Amino acid sequence: MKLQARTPKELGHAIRQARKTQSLTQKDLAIKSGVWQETISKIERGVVATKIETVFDLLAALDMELQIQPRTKVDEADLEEIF
Amino acid sequence: MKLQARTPKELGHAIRQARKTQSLTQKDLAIKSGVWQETISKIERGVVATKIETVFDLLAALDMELQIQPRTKVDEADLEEIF
DNA sequence: CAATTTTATGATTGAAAGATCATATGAACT
DNA sequence: AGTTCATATGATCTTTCAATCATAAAATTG
Repeated sequence: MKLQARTPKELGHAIRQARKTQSLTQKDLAIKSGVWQETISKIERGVVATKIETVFDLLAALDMELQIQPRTKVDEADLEEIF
Repeated sequence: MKLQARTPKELGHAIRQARKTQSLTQKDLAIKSGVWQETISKIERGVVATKIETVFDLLAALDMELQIQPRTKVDEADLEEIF
C-alpha cells in the first residue's frame, strides 16, 4: 500500500487508511503510538497541522514510513475529495 | 531520487539533499517556500520537530511530495549517521 | 587571505499543537 | 430500541514551533 500526501488532509486520510487496513481502532493506535485518541481523530480529518514527530510516532506504530520523492503527475480522479 | 525518513533528522537530511540537488541555497528555498532560512537550517539538521505544514511548504517548493508506505528493511549502511 | 555568501545560533514573542478530561455523537450489534 | 464500542467535539493548560532580528561561524570564491 502506497499513499501520496501533499496536504495535512491527504496525510490524515493516508493514516486512517493504513490504520483501517490493519483493523485498528483509534484507541488501539493511540495505545501503540502514545498519541491521544482525540489527537488522532483530528489528524485523520486534517483539522490540525500536526507536528512531524507525531506523524512519525503514528507511522512507526503502523509499521509504515515516509518517503520523499519527486512530485508525480496528478491523476484526475485524485483531484476530487475522497471523503 | 527517493529518500526514506523515519525521524526528524532523516527528514531533514532528505530535504537538504533535495535542495542541494537543485542547487538551491537555504535562502533560495526560503523565498520559494515562504519558510524562514533560519527555520530551514534547523529543520535540515533535525533540531526541531517541525509542523507538517512547514514540511509540505518546503516539499512543494522542491517539487517533491510525501509517500507513505510499509516500512522497508533497513540497510546496514543506513544505520550509521550520515553526518 | 580578504571579501562575500551561506549556514548556524541565540533571544524574544505570538500562535498553535498535544495532553487531558468530560461529553456528545455515531455506528454496530443483539 | 437499548447497549456497547468508536469517533468527534469542546475547553483548559502547558509546551513548543515559526517568525523575526541580530549576529556569529563556516564555507566559498576572487
